[in-house]
Order: sequence, then structure tokens, then C-alpha cells
Amino acid sequence: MAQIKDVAKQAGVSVVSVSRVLAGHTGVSEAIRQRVLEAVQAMDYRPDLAAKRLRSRRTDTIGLIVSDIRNPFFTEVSRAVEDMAYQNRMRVILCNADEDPEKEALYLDLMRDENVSGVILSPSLPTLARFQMGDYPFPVVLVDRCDRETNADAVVLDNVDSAYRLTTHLIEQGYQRIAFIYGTTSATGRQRHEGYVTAMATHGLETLTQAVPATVEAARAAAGELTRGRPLPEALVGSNGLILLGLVEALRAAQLQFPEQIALAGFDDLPWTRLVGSGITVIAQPTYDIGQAAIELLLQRIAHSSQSVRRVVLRGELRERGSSMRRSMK
Amino acid sequence: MAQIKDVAKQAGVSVVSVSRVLAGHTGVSEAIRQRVLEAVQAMDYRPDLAAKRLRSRRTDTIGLIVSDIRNPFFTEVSRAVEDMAYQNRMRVILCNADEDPEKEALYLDLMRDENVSGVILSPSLPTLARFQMGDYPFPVVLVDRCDRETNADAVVLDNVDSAYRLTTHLIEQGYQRIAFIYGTTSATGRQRHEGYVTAMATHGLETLTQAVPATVEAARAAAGELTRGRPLPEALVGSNGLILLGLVEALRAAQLQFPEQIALAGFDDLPWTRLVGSGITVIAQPTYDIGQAAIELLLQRIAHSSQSVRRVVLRGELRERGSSMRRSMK
DNA sequence: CGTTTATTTGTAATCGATTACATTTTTATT
DNA sequence: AATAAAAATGTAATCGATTACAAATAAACG
Repeated sequence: MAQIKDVAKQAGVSVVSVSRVLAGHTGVSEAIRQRVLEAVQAMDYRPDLAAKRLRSRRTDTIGLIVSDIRNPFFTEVSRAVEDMAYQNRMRVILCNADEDPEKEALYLDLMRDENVSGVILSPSLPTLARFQMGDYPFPVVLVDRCDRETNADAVVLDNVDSAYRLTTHLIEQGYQRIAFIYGTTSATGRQRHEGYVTAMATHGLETLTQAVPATVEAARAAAGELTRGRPLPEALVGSNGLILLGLVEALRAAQLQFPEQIALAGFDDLPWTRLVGSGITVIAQPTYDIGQAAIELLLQRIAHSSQSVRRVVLRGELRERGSSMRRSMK
Repeated sequence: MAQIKDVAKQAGVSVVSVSRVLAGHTGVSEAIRQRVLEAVQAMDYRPDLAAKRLRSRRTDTIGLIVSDIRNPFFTEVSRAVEDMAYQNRMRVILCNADEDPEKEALYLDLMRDENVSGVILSPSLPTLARFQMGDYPFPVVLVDRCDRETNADAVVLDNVDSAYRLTTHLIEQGYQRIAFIYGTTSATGRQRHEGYVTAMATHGLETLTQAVPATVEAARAAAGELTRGRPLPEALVGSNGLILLGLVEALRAAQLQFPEQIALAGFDDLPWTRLVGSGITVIAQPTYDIGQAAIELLLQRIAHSSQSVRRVVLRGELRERGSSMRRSMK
């Protein structure tokens, strides 16, 4: 493998000149620049990244710690982050914390070892609660999850508003006994719950909620319970894709037709939501945009470590699906 | 940040001793070992990875290049690879090639720059066709995709057999006009097609196939065409999860009930396959096992670069779902 | 007990780039 | 044309660990 001194010899210049050309520095004559580039081409020279990182004390690597890689929301965010990162000549180390605060801590530690330039993190509740800017030797941008108190750069959905709009939409369709099943694992569930509560209160309706761990199984169990209650809820709303999946399974198990006997709605526009029953009305998240915004924030923060804290709030899009059975009853 | 010489000073030993203790070398007295470990603890010393990698010429990093991170198959494989890698003190760089051979080449190049210890790759067709062991300065293990000629370590599903079993299952249920829609983007589609053809021939049935790019849209279009043909096929089989999704959409668009008017089956046990209609019979892939096997192969190859080439073939599991409408007709 | 051998420990060189600083060359200015 | 200022180039030090090799210490043996 050719190294910088070989290139220098070939081009008849010193190693610094080669280094400067490759770093895109100014202050190097066009003649030398050409000779160096030729030599680099001819020898197919690749700088040794380990050496470069050691001396320059920069890794140009960012860490992405997602809560659950199986959740399509996060895979889409990852895709965006990866695309943007490589466009900016940065590398990505992807870590999947599986909603486990310990794994999260472990990976954050690892990021320190790797001396990353920055981290994008979707924190679990305990981590979020403890989170302090400056706890880490690298900038951190939160995605998907953060709360009012959090003092950190973040990119999130307008959870409260989206849930409010979704709930109001159902109410306008004539539904009144609307139950909300939400995940307690993350801050998003809480916020979406808040929007639901507000919407119900605004319309003078009683709330009916179930807080569960954000898993398909827990949601199924909770929905099973709700469907055995009387009077039967008129609609069920799930706070994310996994929970929504549990709800569908529960309705099938209880042999309840939707939307005829009970309506369904929720968050995350997963491919299957248009295929079950006559489709499920959902709030779609701009996942790619979220990832993109996150890395933009991070790159800005890396460049200007002391700029003011920013929060990017993206709007969820209501996608109405299925027949609106109750509209006539309004 | 503490560095190795600080630890050495604190422990009253030389830097080599510290290095040796941390490397887990033998030939270091218990007394020194203890003193060093104490100092390391006390100072919260973390070796500088860039320096370590530069001098040792090893990165203990593996590259994982998947064809499409949005495909749940690959996210699950990634999860397994990541879990196993970190258990073996290795890092993972995840890259998503989006089924684009150019991106694939780009990432393989990047792996060389990163001086990775090895790579796990799910190759696109062009890359697979050109693939030669020894083309890369690191070992490569293929996953999901390889063909008979490929001379490389690989972990794959028994695609031909699984497709044969799935098709035979349908035939035994009384279906005869069975259409097979398969992706042309990867080797798996071809192989599954082969299993289908063999099963049909064995039972003296005529084949009916559509080769499409492996996307939801293409599958939907192809299925639309098939459903407009007369006589109507009795069953549609999709060669992977994305195609299956396209088939479902096409049937909905054509207002065909399944399995009453036309049956559906395919590959990949995605969560929604049990929720549409009365469920879809599928071949489930042991995704986690595939990832696990891949990294095991890779670690072995890294340890013994000249061992003989291995291919791990895992068996798909038939998961029957939905009512078997035609059994009576058999 | 002296000599050989094995085991610990330490000194110095090294990995391959970047950066601080010094030097030379060029350009601008009077 | 002489001098100051700016630009281009090079020399040497450096990043923080590992490894080759040498030296010191301990164990083994006749």
C-alpha cells in the first residue's frame, strides 16, 4: 500500500504538500497541486484513516443510537442520517439500544471511546430524564424524543398537536367513546396522550386510556380488556405503529369488524395500515426529514459548539383512510 | 483525558506494562497487573482507539453492507450482526446500498479505507456476478444472496427448496393455476423461481410467471395484469415481502377477495401477513440466525484466512395461514 | 553456589499521517 | 531597485498507543 511519502517522492515534493493538496488547503501552487493529484491517481493512494485521526484528533464519524431498529420509523431515520452523513464525508456508527437504558449507556460510552464528532440519539425515558448537555465530550442531538425541560438540540414530531388533530378528526366523524392506548416506554407516548386528553376535554368528552409498555403483546392485551368492557368503545387510538399492530390483532381475536363495529386510528403510516380492514387513519411522520434535520443540527453544532440550542418540530400529516361510518350520526 | 503514560506513572510502572495488562497478555506479574488495573480504574483511562489502530494495524471493525435497510429481513439480520459483533468486542459500520451496485462499490471502497477486519455483504446481481474472493483486502461473507458458482463464504436460505415446498403446499391444497411473481434484482428471486418451476413440473402443471424489479409498485402492476387475464389465476405467489405487499394492493384494487377468489402466498413472515384477509401462508426466514451465522463465519475467516470456503444453508419454515378453501376440491 | 534458562520488566523505535514553525520564493510598494 | 509583505514550500515535532529488542530479575539444575 502506497503511503504519503511515496506519493511525495513520485510527485517530487514534500509530504506536507501532498497533505495540503489532499486537505484542500489554499496556498499551494497549481503546478504542485496537479503533480500531486496525478501521483495520487497513479498510485491509487488512500490516506491511512487511523493515522489521520490520531494526529488530527478528529474522526469525522457520527454515532447514531436508535431505540429500536425494527421500528420502521427508525430505519427510515437511519437511512436519512446515513445518506446525509456520507454526503458530508462523515461515517456513521449505527447502534441499536433495543429500548434498554443500559445498552444506551454502553453505546454512549463506546461513542466516547470512538471519539466521535457527534451523536444522534433517541433516548429512553430514564436517559432523557437524566440528560444534560455537557455530560458528554461530544455534541448530542436528540431525535423523536424530548420533553419540555430538555435543554438540548432536538428534532421531534409535533406530538401533542398531531394527537389533538387525530382525536378531533375522530370526534368530528361522530365518535365519542374514544380510547387511547399509549406506550409508556418513551416520551412520545406521553405527549400524544396529552394531545388526546386535550382534544377530548375540549369537546367535553370523557377520556379512556391505557398505558402499556410499547410492545405488540402489551397493546393486544390492553385492547382485549377494553373490548370486553361495556359499553364498547367506539374507537381505539394507538400511540405508535407497534401498538396499532397489537390493536388490530386484538380486534381480530375478538372478532370485531373495523371500522364497522369499532374504529381504529393511530400513529405511523406503516405499509400495512392501508391493507387491513378498509385502511386505518394515521398520522404519518416525515421520517426522512426528521433524520435529515437531525444531522443538519448536529453538523451545525459541531461547527459552532456554542450556538444557541435549537429544537426542530416537524408536523405530522393526517392520512384519512377507510370509510367514515359515523359521519351521518354527527 | 488520561493517557497511557499517566496510568503508568500512577501505577509506578512502564507504559508497556500497562499496555500488556490491558491487552490481556500473559507474562505479567499479578502485583503489577493489580496496580495497573487500579490506576486504570482510578483515572478512568480509555485507550485511544486511533493510536491503537494505527500501531497495531487492526481495527476490529466489521462492515455490514445491506441491500435495503427498509426491508425487515435486513434490519433483523443487522440486529443479529450487531449483537454478536459487540459481544466479540468488534464495531460495526452499517451501510445501506439501496440495491444500487454503484453504492455497493462505493461502500466496499470505503471499507478498504477504513481498513476493516471483514465485511458482510448482501450483493446485488451485478456485484455477485463479478464477485471473486481475493478481490478485496479483507475477508467477505455473503448473506442472503449467492449462486452456485460463487466461490465465497455465504449464509443463505434454502431458496429453491423453500419455494418448492411452498408451491407443493398450494398444489396439495387443490390450486393448479398458480402464478409466481418474483424479483429480478437479486439472486434469491431467481432461485425461488426455480423451486416453483420444479414443483409445477413435478405435478405436471403449467407455469405462469412474472419477473419484475423487486419493488411494491412493480409487483402491483404485474399482479394487476395477471388478474385481468382469463382464466384468472387461482393463486399468486410473491418471492419476497415487498412483492407480496404489491400483490395485496393489486388484489384490493381489483376488488378480489382472498383467499376466496384468489389465494396468496409468499416469502417473509412480516407482521402484517397475518392481518390481511384471513392471513397469508408464508415461508419464514430465520433472520436472526442468518445474521448470527454470517458473523460466525466471518470471525472464523478472520482468524483462519486460509480455511476452506463454507456455505451455511438455513431452512425456511412454512407457516400456513388462512382457510384452505380448495382442500375439498382436491 | 554458579551457570543456564525462563520469566518479567523496561527502553527505544515505530505506525502514517498532520501541524507548528522556519525558510525560501514571489509579489507588491515606494 | 531596494525593501516589506505575502505566499509557497519544506523540516522537524507530534498524536498515543504497540512492538521489537534488550536488560534485569527469578527459577531451575547439576
